[in-house]
Amino acid sequence: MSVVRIADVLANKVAVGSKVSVQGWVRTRRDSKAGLSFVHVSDGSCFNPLQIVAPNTLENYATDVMRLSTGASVSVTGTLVASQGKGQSVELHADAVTVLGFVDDPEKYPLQPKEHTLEFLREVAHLRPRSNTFGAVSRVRHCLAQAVHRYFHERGFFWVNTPIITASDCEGAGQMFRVSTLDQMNLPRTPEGKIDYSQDFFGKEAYLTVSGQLAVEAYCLALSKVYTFGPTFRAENSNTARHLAEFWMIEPEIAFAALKDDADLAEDFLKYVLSAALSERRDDLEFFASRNKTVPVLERVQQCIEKPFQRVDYTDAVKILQGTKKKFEFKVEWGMDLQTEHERFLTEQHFGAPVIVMNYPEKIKSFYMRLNDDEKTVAAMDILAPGIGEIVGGSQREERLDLLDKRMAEFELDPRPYEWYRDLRRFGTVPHAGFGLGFERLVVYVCGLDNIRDAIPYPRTPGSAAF
RNA sequence: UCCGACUUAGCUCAGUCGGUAGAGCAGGCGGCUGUUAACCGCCGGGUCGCUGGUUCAAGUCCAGCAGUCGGAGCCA
Repeated sequence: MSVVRIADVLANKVAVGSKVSVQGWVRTRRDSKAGLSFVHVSDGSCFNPLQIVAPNTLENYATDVMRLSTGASVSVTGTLVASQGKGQSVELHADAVTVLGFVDDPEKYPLQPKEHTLEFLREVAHLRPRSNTFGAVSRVRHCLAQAVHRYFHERGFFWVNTPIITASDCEGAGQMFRVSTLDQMNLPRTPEGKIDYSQDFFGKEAYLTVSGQLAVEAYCLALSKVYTFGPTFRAENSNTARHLAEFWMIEPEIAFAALKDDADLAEDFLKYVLSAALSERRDDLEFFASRNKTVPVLERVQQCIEKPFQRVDYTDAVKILQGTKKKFEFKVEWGMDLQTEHERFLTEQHFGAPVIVMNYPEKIKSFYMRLNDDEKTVAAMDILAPGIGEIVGGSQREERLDLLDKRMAEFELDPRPYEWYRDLRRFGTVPHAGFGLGFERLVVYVCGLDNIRDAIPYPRTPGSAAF
């Protein structure tokens, strides 16, 4: 007797007539006076459940089968047959239904065979993977993660695990979470009265990483093509549908490359992983498409794969924004950062497609971005996607030591903690570039979700670290 | 963090002009049926987010707090 995945059964990989077992959780039960019960069982391996037909001749029919409610766990052995009913091609005629775990109090089980709000499901994050939506999100998320690794591996990139704890506060991208083992009730002090971090675990201040980029650049300048894919932390008090305090970020870095190569890579990469989701998780994406009234989920992904991304210089984007009749809350001037309303106009209304905005003013971008020949802009690029805004941010890195020093001075950065980073320009520097992609934002885009908190199993946001 | 909205049964919601609460679903029981989030009948189920105030009387009006959601800022 072999235990089979429901995904394999429904994909007709298991021959009709064979005797098999399935294991999973009850979605619904319907009883027929014809002397049998229909039990829909899901094992999470695919979107659809398998219909179990349990005849009342089973010795535990009255005691167990009739007690089954949504959420109960079962192991069912039987014969796979062509379905007599409509709605499914095959079903499992049970010889034995073993209940592994009843739902103690069915009235208290939060998940009902009906639509729940996503807000409610967030409150039951430990049970929501059993819902249609979060089962689907989980499978799509996995599919995308696998596609990320596959894409890079097949193209000769090496996965580099940059540290999660960083003792340098020079990553420069926003508020960081402090990592400390000091007794918070009895902090050691320096003679000046400041907290004495020399007595802390690492002998200095330490934080959770906000980006692996600087660290992975060193590996890029040795292995040529590398990427990071791991947890990233931002302590910003931002309460939006697009931000998490803990999220996963993908950061490829390529040597002997310029900004155009970076943009080409980002576009090709996005199209690859979107294609993977479309072909491997069609069932889940069709579910998202069917329940989403405002976004044509499948068409959006399809178009993103098929159509070339629009590319526009920042300077031209500003001209487009200035030339439109649409009134913006923030006035558009060269030199300012694009506001959400501007990004949305460009990607959703003007281009109606993902757009790569390139060559931003140097003053509004990070110190490590490469200064262009005009000396006013840097070789940066953001990819804006309809519905979510910035999904990728990248740049060619400043590989010339004198210019890097100049920009660090402009940003008033202490060069001492960056000596190792400056070394990379001192010892065999090469042009290189890379980008960062927020993994959850990708999941949001593919699934057509509204809130990034539904794209990760246990979301961490300001004031919330439940489960 | 700022602006706005919301918070009523396990879930989704209604509740008019201030007079101490209803529906659907879920649950229990019964009926019916190769059923499809089945259907029909009956039953149980409430500290109306919390604290205070106004009032003879507050789910309803006012204030504070909390939580959630939407938008903004910051960003991936």
